Amino acid sequence: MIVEAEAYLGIEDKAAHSYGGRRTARNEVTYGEGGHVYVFFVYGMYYQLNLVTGPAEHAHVVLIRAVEPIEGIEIMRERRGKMVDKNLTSGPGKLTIAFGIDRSLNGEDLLGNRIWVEEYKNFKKSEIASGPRIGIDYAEEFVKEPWRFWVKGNAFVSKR
DNA sequence: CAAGTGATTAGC
DNA sequence: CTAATCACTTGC
Repeated sequence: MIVEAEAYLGIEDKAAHSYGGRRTARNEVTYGEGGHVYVFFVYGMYYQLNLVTGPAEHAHVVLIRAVEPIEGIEIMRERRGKMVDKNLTSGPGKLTIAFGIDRSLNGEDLLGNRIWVEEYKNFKKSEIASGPRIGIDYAEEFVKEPWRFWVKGNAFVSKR
């Protein structure tokens, strides 16, 4: 269950890889149709899972920052090593390890059978909080935009 | 709290 | 070609 996410607004957002229409081999899939996966590698160690959401050429994506394990916890424990359950998926780099996500999923169709999103639970607006995004200190006037959203009080929301 | 890690990018 | 940066995590 997705419990934390951030929006990146394509070419108009200084925090986004596609700011100003920047188009590289890495971010190419974000310019495609929504409903596909964008996976990239950061800090020499971690993959990040994003969902492309907009029409083609808009490069809008949602970064999945944290999830709460519902199924497959045993496999997640194996992949994460000796780690308390609370830390299995409580961050964008952690959850890709727990899910076994790597660059082979970049560009994958969310309607296929390798990775997909299902409706699981409808939260009320009052159960969702929002605030500034994390790790984008370079984004100048966009640093404070409240485009990070999380489930209030959920134990798997990433800490900072 | 700071090192670690290497792909990716921009800049020459 | 080379140097700097980075949508983070872990163990000190």
